[in-house]
Amino acid sequence: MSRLTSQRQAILDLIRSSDTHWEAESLARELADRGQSIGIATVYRGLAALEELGLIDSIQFGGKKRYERIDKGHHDHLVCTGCGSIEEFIHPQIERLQQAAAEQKGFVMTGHQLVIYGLCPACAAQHPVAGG
Amino acid sequence: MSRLTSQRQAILDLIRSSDTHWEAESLARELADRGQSIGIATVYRGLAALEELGLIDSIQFGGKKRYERIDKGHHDHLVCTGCGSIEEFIHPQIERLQQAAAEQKGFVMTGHQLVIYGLCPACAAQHPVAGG
DNA sequence: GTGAGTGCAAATTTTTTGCACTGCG
DNA sequence: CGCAGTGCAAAAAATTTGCACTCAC
Repeated sequence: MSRLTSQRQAILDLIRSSDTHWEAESLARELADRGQSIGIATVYRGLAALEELGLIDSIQFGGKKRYERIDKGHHDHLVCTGCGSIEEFIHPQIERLQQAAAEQKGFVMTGHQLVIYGLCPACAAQHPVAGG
Repeated sequence: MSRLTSQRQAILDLIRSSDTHWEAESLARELADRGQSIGIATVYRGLAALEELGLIDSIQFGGKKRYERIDKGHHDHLVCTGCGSIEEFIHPQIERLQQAAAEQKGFVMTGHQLVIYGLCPACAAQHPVAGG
């Protein structure tokens, strides 16, 4: 059905070789910098195909879709609203409770997206809470 | 600072009088239907202003921003991928654990967004799991 | 009369699509 | 050969911005 062409292989290699949460555009730019220039439409189609194949993961927040390695296993994201840095975390109990919350409403849970916004340690130090 | 103009009052009234998760466009259409036609840019600016003032709430998923009443208190969302219906739920324990997860990484949590995807009871009945 | 708000249309941003072309199987 | 994939550019969708104008204080 889907072919793993050289372009898609390049996209996959780049994603697999980094811990970055790639957006289509920056991924295309990085590939271009490496001499593997790929049309932006092909990048979008390639990312969708790779996700469909279960080879990469995606998260959406801040109005943009981002892709990352899938071999890190499931995790959620902690986004710093100060500097934009992204931390990952996994909280098994939250996972379980989400299942429970869905079931409580009679839903069959198929997925979820949890993004916690806040200030990372560095930014929190620069933005002291009122009174500091 | 921000003025609560007649346009913004109309937006606020509409949101407060319903349990809908409004998108800018459908809200503008509904207002137009009621004879209160407001420019789409004004709707966007008004929604942003009302959110800033803490008068309405927003959630973002599916690439779109949605606005809803704030007086329902905090809650998260359960979105049916079959029919698009949205259920709300609140799970105090999940809230608490999110705080804990953020703290574990040294973050000061300022907000979060949790969307659980799944099939609502009606859609689940129509999409029996393999084996059914 | 000043500044925030409005409305239109144009611009932006992210993503998708049409279409002719290419290349693997 | 045939069809999925590619690349370009145009289209689409959601949102923002420029600009002249208006209105409330």
